[in-house]
Amino acid sequence: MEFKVIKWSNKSRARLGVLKTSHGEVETPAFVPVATQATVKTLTSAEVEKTKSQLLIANTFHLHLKPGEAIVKKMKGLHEYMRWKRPLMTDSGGFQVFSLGFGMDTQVGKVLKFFPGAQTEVLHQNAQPKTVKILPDGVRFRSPIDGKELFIGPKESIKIQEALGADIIFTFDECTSPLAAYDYIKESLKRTHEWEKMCLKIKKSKQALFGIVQGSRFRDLREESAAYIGGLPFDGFGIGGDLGSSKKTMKNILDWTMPHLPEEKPRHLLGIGYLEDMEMVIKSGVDLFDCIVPTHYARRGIAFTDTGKLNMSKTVFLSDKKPLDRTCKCEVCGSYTRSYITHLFKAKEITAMRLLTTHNLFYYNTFVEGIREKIKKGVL
RNA sequence: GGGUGCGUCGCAUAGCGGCAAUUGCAUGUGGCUGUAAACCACACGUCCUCGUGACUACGGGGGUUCGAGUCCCUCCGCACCCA
Repeated sequence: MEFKVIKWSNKSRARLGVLKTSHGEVETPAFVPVATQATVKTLTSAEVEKTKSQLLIANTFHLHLKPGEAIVKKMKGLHEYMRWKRPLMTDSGGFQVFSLGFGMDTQVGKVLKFFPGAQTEVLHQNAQPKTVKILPDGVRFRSPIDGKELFIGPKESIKIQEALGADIIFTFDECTSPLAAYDYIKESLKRTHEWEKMCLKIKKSKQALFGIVQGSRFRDLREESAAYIGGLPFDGFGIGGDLGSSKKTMKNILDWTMPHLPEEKPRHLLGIGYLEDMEMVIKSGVDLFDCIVPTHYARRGIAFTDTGKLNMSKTVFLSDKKPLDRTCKCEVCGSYTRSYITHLFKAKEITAMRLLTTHNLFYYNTFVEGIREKIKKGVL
């Protein structure tokens, strides 16, 4: 993998770049659709390509469980298996430490919704989630499919990711909970750093390896992590973990982190992507970011449009002749009325989800394209 | 004409003397940020000062009972069987 910055903004930390891999190039900043189980849910890879998606991220934990990396390898690797010709990344399984651990226990996501009186500093130094156990050299998981125990640490994650064969892979980290207190994060960070160093040491393939910065919402820990991870010979960097409870904290975290990361290497913000945050995130110096929102919300009936989010399962749209978005150039907006899509949702037809997934991805990618255009013109 | 069974929220269901009354669907509202997620939560008789509040409710009418959706009588409607 090779990353080249084409233009540096003089108004912000934003940059325009090209990421070259043996499976083609990615114009950055770019949105990365999530293909957890080697598929962008409801669509074929050919269909995803038509949404202007350039790069997808699949998941180590889930593909290890099903079908298993040995099968994927035998089937000539992830690209061939899912028939996606363009670049691919795999996430390490580090997010599952959180999502199947404290995330599941507390029903809280990685961005905390602030509500007055809420208990936030509840996880201290030696806290353990109910169903996963975090150990010094990895994590003992319980499979959400059949409850079977499995162990994934840095070595296991890298071996799995090498077998899967994506262009870019991530270090195994612990994505921390926004409910964790300082002492917990401090200890977790030490452990995560050890794991990441191990990933670097153990990797034999030519895949690009991205190190992940953690440190939660604490300035000193974020800076420490960024400096430490940024100083290691990774090919790029992920910014992960919990991002506090407001837009402001997210911006702060990015501002604390970026100065410590080598400028010539790509930065990937893990799991963030509300449309309203995109400009801020890119202005902070992020080149890549993945998020389940456009695809996940699509299956819940939410369409992203210039006039905001529309919940297409609402009855009002049954008598709406307009396309989802007036200016959108996607094939869904070119062919179908809101009425039809709402009808399909109410009739529980899978095509409803397919159409919204197609539109949302196209819309997101067009949105980021617009931001790239702004950087090119020097207005951002 | 005779017999049997059945009528409970928009639809479908539970209920066998303590009931504003079960469950599913539908409907409505909200949530979802490196996917545990075609999911989850809440509401769904009316009214209000929003409460272990008031009122009206299980086809209609009457009765038994401290108390009836539940038991009895009768009427209406529906279904099936026999003539």
